[in-house]
This record gives sequence, C-alpha cells and structure tokens, in this order.
Amino acid sequence: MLDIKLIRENPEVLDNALKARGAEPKAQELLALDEKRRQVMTDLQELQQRRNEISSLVGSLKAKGEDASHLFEEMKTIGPKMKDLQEVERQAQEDFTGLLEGLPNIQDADTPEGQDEENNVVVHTYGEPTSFDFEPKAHYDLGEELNQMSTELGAKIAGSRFTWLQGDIARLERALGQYMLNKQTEQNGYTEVNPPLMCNADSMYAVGQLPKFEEDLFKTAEGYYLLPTAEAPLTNYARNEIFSEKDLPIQLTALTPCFRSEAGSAGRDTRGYLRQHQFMKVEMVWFVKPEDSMEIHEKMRRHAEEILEDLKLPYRTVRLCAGDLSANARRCYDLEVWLPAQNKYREISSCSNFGDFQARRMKARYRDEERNTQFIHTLNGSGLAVGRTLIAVMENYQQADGSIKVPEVLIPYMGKDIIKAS
RNA sequence: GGAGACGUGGCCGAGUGGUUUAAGGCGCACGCCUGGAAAGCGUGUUGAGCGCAAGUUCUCGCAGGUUCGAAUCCUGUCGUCUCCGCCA
Repeated sequence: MLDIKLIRENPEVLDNALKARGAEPKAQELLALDEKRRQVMTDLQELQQRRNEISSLVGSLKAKGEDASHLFEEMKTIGPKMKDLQEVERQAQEDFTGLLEGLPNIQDADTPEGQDEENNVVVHTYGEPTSFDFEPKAHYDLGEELNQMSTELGAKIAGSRFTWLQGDIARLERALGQYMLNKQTEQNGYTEVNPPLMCNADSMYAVGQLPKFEEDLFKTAEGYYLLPTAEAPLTNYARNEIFSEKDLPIQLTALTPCFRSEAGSAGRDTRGYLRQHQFMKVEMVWFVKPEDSMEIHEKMRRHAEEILEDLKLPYRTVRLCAGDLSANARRCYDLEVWLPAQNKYREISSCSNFGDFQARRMKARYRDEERNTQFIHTLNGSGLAVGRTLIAVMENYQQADGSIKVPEVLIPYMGKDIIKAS
C-alpha cells in the first residue's frame, strides 16, 4: 500500500509509475476520494465531539443527583445523524482504500523501461551454457529412464502437475533442500523457521495474495489457504508488530512445500517438473530499516546466486523492467538457470525489495531513535526453488549413458557421486 | 468432539451503564539526589486518523446490537487456557 501523503504532494510520481507499468493514471481519482473521505471524517467527528460533551454533562448532573433529561432531546437527534454519517464514512473509506490498496508499488527510478520480460536487463552472467558431445535429454526423460521420476504415478495418485519421485532422485531433491537451508542458516545468518503450511485469510491479504490471486491458491474446506510460497507465513511474522530498532534486521528462512493451482497457466510448461501444483522452495525474508534495504537487497541476491555457483550451474541475473515487476515490488532481480533441453534460461529465483509497501499494508513498524514509529522495509527472495534446481542439476549434469553426476557439494548428502538407473 | 473459564496498555491488574480523559503496580526513558551507583523523589510512557496549529476523534480480541450514553448489557465470531474423549 502506498503512502497517501506522498501522493498528495506528488501525484505525478504515481501516474508516471503507473504509466511505466502499462497502467492508466489514477492520481486524480484517488485524491478526489481522499478529499471526500477527509471531509466526511471531519463532519462525523464534530458530531462525536458534541455527543461526548453532552454525555459527560449528563454524567456530572447525575452524579449530583440532578435531572438531566432535558439534554436527551439533542442527543436523540445526534444518534440518527451519526448513524447516517457513519455509513457515508464507511463507504468513503471503502472507496478510497479499495482504490489505494489496488495500486501497485512505485518502482525505483532506475527501473528499466518495458512492457514484458523481453525488456528485462541482464546484469550478471555466470558460466557458459553447458556443452555436450551428445544430444542432452530433458529431465523428465532422464527421470523416467532412471525409473525414479513418474508423472504417470503423480497423475494417478493426485492429478496432472503432480510428480512421483523415488530413489536417488527423491534423495537428490532432499539433498538440494538441505544444502540450501544449511547454507542460508550457517553462512548467511538466517534463522530457520518451520512455519504453518496453511495461512488464514488475514495473512494472505497482508502479503497481497488476496484478494487478487485467490484463484491461484488452494483453499481448504475450513477456509485455510495452502501457502503458495513461504513468503506468506514468514512475512506475517511482522504483521501488526512494532520492533525495537535493535531488533533489526531480522532475517528468516524456511524450506517448505509450496502449493499453487496454476489456474492461469493452462497449457504452459505441461511436461515435466517445471510447473507443479506442489514444489519445494527455500525462502529468504528480511525485515530492515528503510535506509538499509537497498544494500540488503544486493546482499540477498548474492545469497541466491551463490547457491547456483556452489552447484556450478550456469545462470544469469536479470533486473526486471517496469512491466514485468510484480505489484508489491519496487525493485526485483530474477535468477535464471540454464536448462539444456529447453536451450534457454528459466527463472529459478526472484529477489524483491518491497520498500515500505508491504509493511504499510500489514502495519509492520519499528521505533526509531526519536521513539517515532516508522514502517520497516521488507524483502524476500527464493534461495532457491528446489524443484527447479533439481531439473537444472539433472539436465546439466547428465552423462551420455543417461546417468547423472552428483554435484560435488552434494556428495556428502547423497553418499555417492553418480545416479544410475535403479 | 463434549464441558467450562477467560480475552483491558510493553507486562501484571482494577474496573458490572454516566467526570474512565482506563485506577494501581511492574518495567522502560529522562531528570533530581550521589564521588559513582542502588534506594528514594519527580516527570513521561498503547497505537492510529484528521488538522498549519490549538485541538479533536477513534482504539479495552474482532464484528454487530441494545441505550440519550457501553470496557461494562446482549448476539455472533476469533483466540487462549483447563478437564474429559479421540489421536500421530
């Protein structure tokens, strides 16, 4: 959620930001609703003030044992007036916050222009696309031939976009998750969290999953939502909190399954393990003081990149252009890993700085040196998507005979250096 | 699942219809005192909205309702705890 005060002062900043994202200007409409809301609030408060005055007068008269009934006359007229005005106020607030909460964040000034991913800017490249002296196979073919990955079984047991892993490939995915989580906790300072895997609606609203993306979420009969990313539970740690300055920064990480209905992705990436209803991911979340968020963002991006470098997987990092930026983000890097079978780079991590946008919506604050409360800045990033990392390892480490070499850093976790057909 | 109890500020805790503008205490901050500290004394201390300001309004888990007036009464809801049952 944006700060209305900033928009009052600089409405053109909002409209320029919306334009860059490919959206219509909204400042004028928003300010009109703001004006109306404030007028109604003032009117209502005058009535409330009068009611409080009379009420306290009644109290003092009664305390002295005197008659106060002559004051009820006016009070009786205030009641209905207040009720009407409260309804007007509620509507005005709803109109105003409805529009304000629907607006995306204002992206950083140096955000690349552009409408879609074509205009993202490559800022960093590691390694070269893996070369083979044979025709590399897709991970799903490798997995089937190893008899350790079955979409058929996934479909039989659950449905499409579910996969059955077994044997060394199942273990490889677990090894990847362990490796990442250990690295983030032992070397990069994150606190390991084992959060609820379902969230209530309040939490989902706080991180912006609701109301916009309801159709992408799995919902239980009891009204819980399966988490689409551990960002949801981890970020909600800060909801309605006021941290002391000395508490910050706070950095959390979790290895969790993520559940997405992929309602809008019918027909995309239908083969293989790339786009599943359920996948494992290590998530990193930071709560920081405003002045630190830019620096932390770069740091967190490195925490993601280093995993790929440890695994010696070729990748590139892109800075998202305005049109490709998610609504909450003011600045975002995507990490894209090389997938030989697709002959292209595919997203494997997204590292975002939300500024105070998310914090304002969920009332996450800290008390600064002058004892004022200020909104914190929130950041999150994947470190990394484990399922997609499994694909990348399988495809980049495949051998001519269909076996898969185990990346060096994972050998201790696997107890072997090569995965062969079982 | 059954029965019951309870939700008040950073924490404890008083408050059962009207100067509650939420007592009192603890903690915390600042000041006085001190060679320094402790103790003691004094002041401050929920959060948010509107306003240039003075100020004003809201906030007693949340949402409704009753009433001239609600922390207080009623209904619903969420949460916590206790006992019983079931259970990994």
